[in-house]
Amino acid sequence: MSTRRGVKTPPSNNGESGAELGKTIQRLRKAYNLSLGELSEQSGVAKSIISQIERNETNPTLSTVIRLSRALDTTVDEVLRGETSSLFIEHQTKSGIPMLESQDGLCRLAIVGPLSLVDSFQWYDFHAKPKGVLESEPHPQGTIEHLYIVSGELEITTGTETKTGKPGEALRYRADVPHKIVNVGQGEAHAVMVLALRQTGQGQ
Amino acid sequence: MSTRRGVKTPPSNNGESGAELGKTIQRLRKAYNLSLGELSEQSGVAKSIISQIERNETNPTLSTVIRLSRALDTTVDEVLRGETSSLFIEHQTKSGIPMLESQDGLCRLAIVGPLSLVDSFQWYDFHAKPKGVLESEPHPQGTIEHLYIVSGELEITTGTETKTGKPGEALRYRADVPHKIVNVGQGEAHAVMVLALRQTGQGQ
DNA sequence: AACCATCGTTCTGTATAACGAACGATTTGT
DNA sequence: ACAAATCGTTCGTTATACAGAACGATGGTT
Repeated sequence: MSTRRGVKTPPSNNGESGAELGKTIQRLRKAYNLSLGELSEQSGVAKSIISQIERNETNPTLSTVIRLSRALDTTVDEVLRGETSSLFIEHQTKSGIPMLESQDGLCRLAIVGPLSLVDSFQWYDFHAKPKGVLESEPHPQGTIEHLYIVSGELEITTGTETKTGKPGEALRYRADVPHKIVNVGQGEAHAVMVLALRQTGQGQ
Repeated sequence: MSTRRGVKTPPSNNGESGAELGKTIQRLRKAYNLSLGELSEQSGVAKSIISQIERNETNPTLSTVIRLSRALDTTVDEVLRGETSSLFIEHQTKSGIPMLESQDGLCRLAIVGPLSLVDSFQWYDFHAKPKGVLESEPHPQGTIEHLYIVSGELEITTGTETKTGKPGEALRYRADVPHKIVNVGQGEAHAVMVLALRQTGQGQ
């Protein structure tokens, strides 16, 4: 029985409530496109610990959780709740995956702006490999999507209209109808996307 | 005596934010008229530990804090908060900057997003030649500025804090104080800037 | 191919958080 | 008054959270 060794540490699940904590941390980390090393650097927590936390193999100290929450621009409660979800539900892709990855796996949306400010706008870093397609369901009424193309060539289709944008160009279009973004260029495309949600209340 | 460290362990303060945690726990416990033993029984945490936590002599694990928070009928965040938010400088200036060029003429801010949405956020395409400096007056209270660096190397100074960002990195900082952006790299720098204005209305 | 960087995981040693028991200091009861 | 209970703190021990190094796997370069 060797109690020592890094035995699996059975389901030493902290039981309590942090059950989802590991998954949440990992999801947030990936949403920000951070590696374990980077998050380690930003948070001051050893990457080995972060790895264990994400796999629920340890019962972290409060200060560790605080440092991680800070680096991930959120609060401890939010991390505990595991429900950073409200944000993603609104902006679901066809697959509805919170990770914001397109079905073909060629497009990736990473959150750039902080999650806490989400109610007025959302800001994403958009990467798409060649032929990558990102299809989106309509966003809430009045939402306008802005796509600022950093590199590559993207084609936007909204409703019946199709436009192609090149680096340095900014496309703006209604996002309250189904729309699609296709990387029609040779290489990977990179863009910054800003979703502006309509302020309800202000008349047109 | 062997330096068993059991001694005072004075500044073993976790530093960061849990600073007030001990006092808060104790205040709550007393508010409920609980003794250490009683709270221990209700929470499942050894009373010796609670004692140490209240005196900030230990850095509790998350599960411990959760158990205590539960027994005290509150949330982890609330316990952590303890302190009030604090300093929000009352400062307001005209922020309706439609288009900008820095004094040295080396930086250029071009509006990418539409002006009509200005009340919720502003979105700029930022170019700076080497050594270019962009100094900004404080924006309205609560404003947060986001700088997504596409190329080059930029240094942000806000208040007394200075950070340097490289391509692919996103910097976020309060913009309701004077701040400065400097292109410290060799070549031209390019970034996307998003100014997020605080949605007033909801206090706190 | 071989090389180099970086990814996430797994090791090893050390510091310490946790528990339960024992402790002096108060308070309570009779 | 003394005794019994209970308060909060401190002691002794065990389990483990933590940091850093080492590790194989993977991806990008020359």
